[in-house]
Amino acid sequence: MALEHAILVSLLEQPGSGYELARRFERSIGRFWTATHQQIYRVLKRMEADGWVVSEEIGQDGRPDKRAYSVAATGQAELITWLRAPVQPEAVRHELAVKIRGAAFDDAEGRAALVDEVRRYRAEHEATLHRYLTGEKRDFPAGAELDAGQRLQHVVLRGGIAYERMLLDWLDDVLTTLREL
Amino acid sequence: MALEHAILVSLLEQPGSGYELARRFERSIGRFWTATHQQIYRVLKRMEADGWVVSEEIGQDGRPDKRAYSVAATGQAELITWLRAPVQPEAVRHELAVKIRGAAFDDAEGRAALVDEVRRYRAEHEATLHRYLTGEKRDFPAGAELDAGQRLQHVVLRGGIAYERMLLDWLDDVLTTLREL
DNA sequence: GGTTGCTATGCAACGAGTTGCATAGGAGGA
DNA sequence: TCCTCCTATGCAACTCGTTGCATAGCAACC
Repeated sequence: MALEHAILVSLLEQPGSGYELARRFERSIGRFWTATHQQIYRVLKRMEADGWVVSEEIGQDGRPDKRAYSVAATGQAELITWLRAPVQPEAVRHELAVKIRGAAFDDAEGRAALVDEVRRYRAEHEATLHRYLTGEKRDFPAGAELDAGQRLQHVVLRGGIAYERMLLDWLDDVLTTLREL
Repeated sequence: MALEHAILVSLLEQPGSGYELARRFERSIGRFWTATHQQIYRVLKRMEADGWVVSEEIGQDGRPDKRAYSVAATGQAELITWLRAPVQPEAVRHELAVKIRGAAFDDAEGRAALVDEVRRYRAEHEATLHRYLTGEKRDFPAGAELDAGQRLQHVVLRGGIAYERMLLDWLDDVLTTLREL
């Protein structure tokens, strides 16, 4: 039950509609918490029923109307309670690692297919790292004055960058290992 | 629908009962795929109904009977099909990152609580890294002759080690950032 | 004029995962 | 003797997350 809290953080950083939230979850927030628009709309309704957020219908011209959400006092209090609670152990789900160990039970053809797949996966993550680095240059230029919120966003982004770099190095290790099999 | 495949890999590496699988998922396999015993028992039943695995009741003395599972030909064929399919993009869920960004909306007391929590989290992962390194020394001593399966297990373990090291470095970065706020 | 794509919201059905509880025999310690 | 822990399996209820589909207006392109 933490999607609620990710939404609260995002709405506190910047109020917005379900649609806008869904796009943020494809980008910035999505780096550490994923959600589809269906999930977001459903949870927003529940959060409004619980008094965590309030919404306002906003008419737009040239576009469909939207419902803009912002965080209510109850929601902020709930967020603070949650922030101070211990971090739950996370559920790891690393499909590629399963496939690598599974490769022991496939033949040379299957292992060749896995090499191709690891290469494709690596290229994707190389692109991700590139996007992170571009975003970092844009949003956190060296020497800029940053407020607390921005510095926290930056350290989370640095975590994403460190993860991607570690992953790329490991994927090289995997490719070498598969080739030497 | 990938728990099935993680179970197939685990049973191919070593046949065993639901209980034994659950313990492996707490240790080795659990590094990259988590599952509870309830999930495992349920899925094993479905897999047997689908003919992916076969089981045999084994009477034990001094202990309850157990049902030992092993992979059937259909299951191995299914695994190979899955191995050769593209890796699905994984659902990221990093609660700590949400809390760090959320800290912008808490006060000094809340941020102090977060520092404590990050320290605790860091200590946990330091212990995890230690376990991995101990396991590596035990299972993959330098200079040993390893077969394909073992080399693949080793490269996955190296991934876990690289992840934990990256995480510890990043957590230090987080602590410094929080302190300088 | 028709197709495609974007903004914007939503329902319904299903599958995956979690939580709480239940059973049951044996081992080991206070 | 009672309590706790470990092995071993399982049901039921619930929540979370995914997938497919639907609607609807406007913009841009061919």
